[in-house]
Amino acid sequence: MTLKIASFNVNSIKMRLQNVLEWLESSNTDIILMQETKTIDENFPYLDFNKKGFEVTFCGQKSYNGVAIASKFQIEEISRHLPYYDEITVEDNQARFVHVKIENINIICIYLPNGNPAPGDKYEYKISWMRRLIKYAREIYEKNEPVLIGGDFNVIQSEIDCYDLSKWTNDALYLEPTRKKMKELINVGFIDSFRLLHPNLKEFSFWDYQAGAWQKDNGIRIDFFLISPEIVDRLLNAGIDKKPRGKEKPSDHTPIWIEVENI
DNA sequence: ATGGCTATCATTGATAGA
Repeated sequence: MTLKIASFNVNSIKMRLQNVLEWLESSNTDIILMQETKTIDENFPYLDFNKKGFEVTFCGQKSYNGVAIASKFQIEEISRHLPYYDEITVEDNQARFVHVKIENINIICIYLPNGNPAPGDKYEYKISWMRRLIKYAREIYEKNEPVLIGGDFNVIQSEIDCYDLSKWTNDALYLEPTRKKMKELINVGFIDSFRLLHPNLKEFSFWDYQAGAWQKDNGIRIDFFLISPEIVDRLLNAGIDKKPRGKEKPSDHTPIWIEVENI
């Protein structure tokens, strides 16, 4: 049996509800990780997902951020907070992390901080958040269980992931400390599933609303599925579905997906 | 054309996104 897992920065679940539900059906997705839901938990439209056969875990806040996971299979909730570890930082009330277990796979949905403008407080927060994520990822990895970290990483890893890198050299998504931390995370033992299966494909997961970026294909690839070796062995396919970005009232991101053998 | 758009919350303007 095949398990299809997707990730989609929806940019408001309220604005995108019908788009998301239609896409879930047409793409035959079993599990979807969502980011930027932008709503408090009391207002999350979980009943609409239930009607389509999905149960949902959501971790939101007012106005900004917010993550959620909808699944046709039973969700076991593990954690909604990325630990602080020894980070000296301001209190973190931002809803950017949820860790669940579905079909014996650890699934971690993240909305990694943007970090602009850099340098500044927001960039410090981004790097500190990445340090915490690396520590968390290492802890889970060392349990030798299947792990998948998916979502909006807000990181441009290399030239192939960007329409024109010269526009991004001083951006928080591409600055050297950002890429260094991303490499550190991957070096825990994870693989970028899309890049593994498509080493030379220049495809994007985000296009700005401004400046006709979509029409000119001025995009960047910043949404990923990082998978542990147990999942790599079961990986059947990986892709990016551009179609939702071309619809009416689209998100500025488009869904990414993988197919995994369900054993 | 060195800008451009979208969403939220609170009120027509500020903030955030990437």
